[in-house]
Amino acid sequence: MKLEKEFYTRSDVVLVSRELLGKYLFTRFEGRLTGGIITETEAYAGVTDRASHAYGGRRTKRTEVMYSEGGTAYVYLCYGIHHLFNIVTNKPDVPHAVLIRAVKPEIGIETILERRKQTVLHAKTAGGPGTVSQALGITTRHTGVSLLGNEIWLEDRGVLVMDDEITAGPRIGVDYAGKDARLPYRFFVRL
DNA sequence: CGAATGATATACT
DNA sequence: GTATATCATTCGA
Repeated sequence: MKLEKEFYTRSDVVLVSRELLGKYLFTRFEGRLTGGIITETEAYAGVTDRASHAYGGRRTKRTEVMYSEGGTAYVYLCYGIHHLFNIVTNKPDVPHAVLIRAVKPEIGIETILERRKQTVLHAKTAGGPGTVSQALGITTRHTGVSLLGNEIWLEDRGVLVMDDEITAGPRIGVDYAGKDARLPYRFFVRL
């Protein structure tokens, strides 16, 4: 079943981040359905988190969408090449978000491989935040899209992830964030 | 290991 | 308005 607004609007972004493991992420663009199981996430705790774009309450045209209500997509371009897909959580004006770092493709494999310019599925097909977006066809055009609509959404298909299957650790690529870089806000599960 | 690549934020004129 | 530094990364050698 599709995840409802109440899943996203809860106040603990770290908890939401952890619970996203094992959920399915789907996109449907131009009639092509693609999706897979989320296997890796990172939490970005808004104003108190130096690694977040919204640290200290910074509010710009780009980060504006992070101040939306939970259940909104935040997509932005990183390193000039990669589209990174995030899920906004919490209430309006609280700029929390979860970065989807890795997905295991399951639905629409052919479309995914075509987008990734690959012929066979391998570990790197959607094994990083940039490749996840590319595999599912997400670009910065989709920033601000509601996850309750029919373009991008999440589903719980009853996959149960045990606590002891989850590994928490420091986030990737945020060395500039000082001590916040070492917070255990990254979660992943081996499947 | 290192180059690629462009939007964005910030600091200027 | 223009300039420049900076990135929540990936891929190929």
